[in-house]
Amino acid sequence: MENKVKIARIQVDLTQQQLAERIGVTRQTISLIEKGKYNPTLKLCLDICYAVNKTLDEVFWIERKSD
Amino acid sequence: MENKVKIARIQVDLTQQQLAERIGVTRQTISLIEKGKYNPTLKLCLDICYAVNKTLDEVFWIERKSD
DNA sequence: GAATAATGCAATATATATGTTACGATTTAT
DNA sequence: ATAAATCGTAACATATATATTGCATTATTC
Repeated sequence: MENKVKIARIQVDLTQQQLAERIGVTRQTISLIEKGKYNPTLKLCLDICYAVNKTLDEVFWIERKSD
Repeated sequence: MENKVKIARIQVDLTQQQLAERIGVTRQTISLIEKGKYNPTLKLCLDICYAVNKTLDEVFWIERKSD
């Protein structure tokens, strides 16, 4: 589950801890999402987007593989 | 958790059952997502987008309420 | 290079997304 | 009007997202 959370987070100059606090989630959750080891819920994706000033497509969109 | 799944699904002429089968999920899950009663995972959101030929922003983006 | 901050990660616990089954309601076709 | 298809929803079971705690590793700063 690759994504651009880490890039976006660094662009707005936030640590995992700071981002987690703003969203109301733990640092571990942010860490695992950035490492692609979690499949986050839509609400959490939206909260992340709001915090980094980007849209879902910009942070989480993945082109369909086959066809 | 409002979204445009129902509109997008009807645009590509699929029933809840057909969409569910293509995605590999149950009809109930699609129903509850359309009614805004579920907070789907990112992977499921992506699978829905692929099935209806739209992007995350087109189907699931919600403007942040209070900036 | 030592101190501190930031991050990765593992084990266990809890909350919740999703599955299963079933039935009633609504829509569509005959 | 009846039959069939589609959809809404409830109860319970299961899978998994997230929390909690703790410690190890890497980066930063002095």
